[in-house]
Amino acid sequence: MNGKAIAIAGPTASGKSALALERAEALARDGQRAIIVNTDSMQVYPVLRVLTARPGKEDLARADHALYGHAPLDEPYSVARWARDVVTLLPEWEREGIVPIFTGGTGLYFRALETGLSPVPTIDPAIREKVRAELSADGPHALHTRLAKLDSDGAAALRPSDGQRIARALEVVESTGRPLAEHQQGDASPLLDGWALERWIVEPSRAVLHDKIERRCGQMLKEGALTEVEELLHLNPPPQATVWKAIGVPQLAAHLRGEVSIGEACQKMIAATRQYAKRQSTWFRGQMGPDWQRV
RNA sequence: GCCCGGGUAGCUCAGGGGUAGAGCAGCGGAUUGAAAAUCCGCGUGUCGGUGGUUCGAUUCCGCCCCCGGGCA
Repeated sequence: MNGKAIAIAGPTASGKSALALERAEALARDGQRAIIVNTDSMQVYPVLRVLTARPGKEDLARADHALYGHAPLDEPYSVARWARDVVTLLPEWEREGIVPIFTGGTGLYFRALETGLSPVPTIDPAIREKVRAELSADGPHALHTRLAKLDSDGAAALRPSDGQRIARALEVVESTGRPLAEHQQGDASPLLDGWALERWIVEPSRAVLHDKIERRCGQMLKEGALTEVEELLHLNPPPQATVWKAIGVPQLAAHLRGEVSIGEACQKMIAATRQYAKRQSTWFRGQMGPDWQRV
């Protein structure tokens, strides 16, 4: 047994961060050090603090935090990167007896935490770029047809419209010469091997969530979300950078370009957030087993 | 008050004598290196109300109500 860890998963605006802070402070009162570890794919970037609901000064003062805003904008981040980041920090937590509190809403990251990722060699960046360029130029169906020639089982398992997964399968088989499924037969080892993991899912009813999402949107605008998007536009990271996909960025950018009113942008942003929350809930329901306690 | 136009799904609207259909919203699902991503599935309805014509009315006719616009 290496140590104790806590995982708190929850959809956007569920109040999971507040719960994590409470847990961290409760542990501190018992003389135990804790650290809140980001388990969300969008809060890793150093921009959009408000729009991605990354912990602010007050939160950071209340507890130690890790893996927030630490990823360079112009390098591709991913679940694999995140997993590596966690692995590099684990020995220190173990040595110091620190309790990591994994907090976030990205189901895939929690899966990596629990069951690990299959070992797949690093993809040649040139091949990755070529495949993605093909995807945007020719569309998913053309890519699917090409994948079928190199990895017929992989192609059969994917919908011809699922561009992102087709591109992934294609870059793997082109870069390594073996289909993705073969790599995935390799053993995945849980990141938290040997740790005692307490698992929580914070999930308010959909109605409560919708209400909170709606109110939070106006709050974000008050706190400067629009300025953050302006700053991002000035920084101008590469077009394929993931931050461009953060909820609120396309909507508020459209407003800054004068295409829609701020009210419209806000409504679109709220709808996108609700849709995201629903996808998160679906993941938590379908992918996270009975080990996870619902609160 | 009169004359037009409209009242159909949560919203915007299409349709038309055999109890309705699109987009958006919503709901359900999938999910192994972009995952706040990517993809799949599902119309959720007193067709404003009420009488009439008709085998049958959401559709046609009368009256009433409501919302626009115009004339007074």
